[in-house]
Amino acid sequence: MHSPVTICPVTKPLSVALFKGLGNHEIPVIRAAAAKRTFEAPQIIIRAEEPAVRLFVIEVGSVDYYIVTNDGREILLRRLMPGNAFGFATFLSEPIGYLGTARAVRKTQTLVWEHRVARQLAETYPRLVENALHASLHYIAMYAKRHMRLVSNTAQERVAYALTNLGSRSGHMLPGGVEVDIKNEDLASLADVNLFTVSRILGAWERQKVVSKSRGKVLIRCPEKMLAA
Amino acid sequence: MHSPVTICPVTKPLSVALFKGLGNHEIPVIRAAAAKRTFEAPQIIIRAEEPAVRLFVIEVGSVDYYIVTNDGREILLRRLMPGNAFGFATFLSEPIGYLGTARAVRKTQTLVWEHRVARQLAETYPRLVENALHASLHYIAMYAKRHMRLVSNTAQERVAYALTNLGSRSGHMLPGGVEVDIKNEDLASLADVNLFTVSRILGAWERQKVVSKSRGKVLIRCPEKMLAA
DNA sequence: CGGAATCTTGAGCGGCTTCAAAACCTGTGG
DNA sequence: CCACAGGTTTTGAAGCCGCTCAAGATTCCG
Repeated sequence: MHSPVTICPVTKPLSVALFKGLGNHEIPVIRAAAAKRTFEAPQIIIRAEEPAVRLFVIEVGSVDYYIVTNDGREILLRRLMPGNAFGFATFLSEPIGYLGTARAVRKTQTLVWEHRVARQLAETYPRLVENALHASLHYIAMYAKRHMRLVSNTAQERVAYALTNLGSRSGHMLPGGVEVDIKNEDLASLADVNLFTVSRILGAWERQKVVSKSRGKVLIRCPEKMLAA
Repeated sequence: MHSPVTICPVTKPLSVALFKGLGNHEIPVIRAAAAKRTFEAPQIIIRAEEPAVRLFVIEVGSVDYYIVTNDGREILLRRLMPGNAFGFATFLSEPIGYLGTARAVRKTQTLVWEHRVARQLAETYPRLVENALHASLHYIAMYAKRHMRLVSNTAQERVAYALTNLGSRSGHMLPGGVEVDIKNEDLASLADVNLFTVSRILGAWERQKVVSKSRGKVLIRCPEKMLAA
């Protein structure tokens, strides 16, 4: 469990899209209204269908947001990173259920607002709700695109997309390329492909020196060449 | 183009989810701020990527909301009905692009709010933004479920779902069952199945007296039996 | 009636999935 | 230090579902 060299400065100011457009006087007030909670992997943070009574922002760590099919398989909707929020439904006056289940991938620190608090904040700072709407629309676009890929792209293209996307959102810069911490199984779920197919695709790429694999990790060497036949 | 007997009363009060929680004093004000526009089929109302500067509510008619794949095929995201709204991004202070393209399926009357007006209304009636958030979260859930079906259900199950869903949202009650106005091609797109497969599935159902087909229409007789083998 | 749009039907195939089994890593405890 | 047990990854062989393509039948409408 050694932690690889990270190029990003350790103390970069965490950018939270949910706080966009709010000023330096307002954000601290909002943060102060939050509780802090830490989760150990693989702890479940929220469950699909449960009434949405808590809003979360990730400060450190990462969280898998997924849904479960009837036959028990998990579909990974998104791997959430620091600065991301989930539980937007908490802003609604009449609570609905969470859309998916969230699980800590590693030790994760979060800010948490209870429903009542979130409602008050929403009233005081309507921009929060606007930002939640913005994020939700963004997710709709993302899922529509993913759907599109599933219908009209090959497994290889989907894996390439999922991997490079992960790389840009959570990759470590290393001399040889960008390294991503992900298991084949999770990558498969993100790319809507099965486990074995991912293994074969990564295997082919490794032979062409496009990536290097090790357990739970992929080092991306030449993202461009992934789609070359 | 005869119009079939509709059981629903002609003058049922149009329920608009976007106006939920707003009072009888407020809704007329909001409506009064809108322009009215009518579109003839198959007119394009908004285009994907265009900056979202107009919010629409359908009063009469119906609208297909879809995205287009790289290879030019349309993926029908939703057939919108009276009371439904689209163009929520108009509420945002910094406009983003529309997520998809909207096309009138038949002659369609709409209410329209321009960006500036929508922004003012959002400030005066924050509930509007909350409702837009609610609807967006609902869409996310819908697309997640659709994605799930695509990954883990058969073509037949998906067509069954798409057809019954259409039936409940836009079906006409007839003595023999519920009739849906939809072309095979559109049903195929909604169910994420190809044209020919839909034809075969409907053909099989017709032989089992589960549905009756005619051009551009499907009469659903026994929704339960659709999934029987 | 003719032409365009819609729908049907068949044959063939191919990309993934499924299933089974083996190889491989990694941390643990003796 | 080694061996073992767990999770993870690989590989092969087989099969199938739904797609593609081509052609024809049907319906609708001017």
